[in-house]
Amino acid sequence: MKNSPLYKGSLNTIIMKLLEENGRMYGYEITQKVKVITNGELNITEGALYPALHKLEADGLLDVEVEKVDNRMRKYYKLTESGVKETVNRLEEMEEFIRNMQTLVNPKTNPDLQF
Amino acid sequence: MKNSPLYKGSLNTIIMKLLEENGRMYGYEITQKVKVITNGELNITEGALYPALHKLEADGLLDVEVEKVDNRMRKYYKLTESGVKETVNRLEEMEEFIRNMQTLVNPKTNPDLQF
DNA sequence: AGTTATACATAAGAAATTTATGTATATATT
DNA sequence: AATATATACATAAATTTCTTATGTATAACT
Repeated sequence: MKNSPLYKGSLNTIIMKLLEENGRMYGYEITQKVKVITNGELNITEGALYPALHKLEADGLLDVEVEKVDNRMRKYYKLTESGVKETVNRLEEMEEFIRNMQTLVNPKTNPDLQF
Repeated sequence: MKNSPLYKGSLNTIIMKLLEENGRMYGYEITQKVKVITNGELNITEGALYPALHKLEADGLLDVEVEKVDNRMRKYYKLTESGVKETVNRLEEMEEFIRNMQTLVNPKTNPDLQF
């Protein structure tokens, strides 16, 4: 049950995209959401997730609000203004990356004909 | 001119796919080919490439033949039998990864409708 | 003669992640 | 009641993967 090395480097983009889509989320929620979306193929570990969230916050891309729900702590994260802008760049980078990988692994597929 | 972190973890799959496609290639040739295919976006560094080739060879996935062309050394790599089999797995993994990332970054895109 | 291109190699450092461990509360199971 | 699983956070050590820097050597261009 180890994650594919292909996911290396994509964690920050995944976090930011989910926050853009859902407004605000807490860490555990992100891990569960990703598990569902990828049919259990990507399991974000806490050792990767929490340091990543802390760094995005330190970089001014995320804001955090601590709340207590059912007597358990939750840290809700949301994109800052500059986080929203940066998310656009990251998603463009992701789409360019996917196009390039498509061409590399399947050169017969013409990206212009995919939609 | 730094490579996007998204490419982390994809180098071995790229190498194996190119070898599957072209029969045999030498290291420098791989770097140039990738540069062209990605429109200069991915520049495989020698510090990443050569150790990767050596490891794939040590793992029995590649065979090597040394030749001298124009008085310069070239080390031609090709997939072994088990390398061919493993390439199939890596490409399936890559396609699954791309599907998952598509769903993550663009949930409105239905993968079943893309082709 | 000096720069760029071709062609290999490796060591040191950085980045991103896994693995392991820890704390704490709530719920389900035996 | 005790134990296991789920929820929810955190961090340190080790590992993987890559960048940066450096080295050797030949060929071609300026």
